[in-house]
Amino acid sequence: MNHWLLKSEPDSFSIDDLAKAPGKTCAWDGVRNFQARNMLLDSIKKGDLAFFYHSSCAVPGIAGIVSIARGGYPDATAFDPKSHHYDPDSNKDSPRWYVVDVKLKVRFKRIITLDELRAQAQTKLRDFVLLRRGNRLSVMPVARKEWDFILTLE
DNA sequence: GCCAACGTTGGC
DNA sequence: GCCAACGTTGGC
Repeated sequence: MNHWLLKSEPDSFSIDDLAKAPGKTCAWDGVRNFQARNMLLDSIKKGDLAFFYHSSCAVPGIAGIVSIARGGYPDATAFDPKSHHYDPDSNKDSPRWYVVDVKLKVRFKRIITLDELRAQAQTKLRDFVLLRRGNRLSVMPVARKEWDFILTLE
């Protein structure tokens, strides 16, 4: 089992939105970056765990934990001309973009803030992808030791 | 294959 | 809203 971090802008889709979804499960759609897509398609498996990260908001940070309920399958929003995530270069015969289904597992009582994570950038989280300069990936791997350490911050 | 232009991300 | 950093596109 592997560990991941998934970014979402809470103004668009927050951990509370996931909590309200049927079965607390949603497709993680709208990823439009090839590196992130490749992880959704090839690397992230049913049963893996991921941090739900809130980005581009007042208090960026980790809001909770989701489990992967279904592995990679085509992102239907790419086929929908009315969707903000529509991509005319993707079609059902040859999908360009993929989603996984996520199910809410733990909603933290408070956000583990980016500031708190960054405070460990020289020690426990030296190699954490999220803290790398200029990082913009919306899907990224989390090492087991990083995962375990971050859980101690909650 | 190079690289300038452009668009997006995301913290501040 | 700003802007640094980065990804993607497209002309050559």
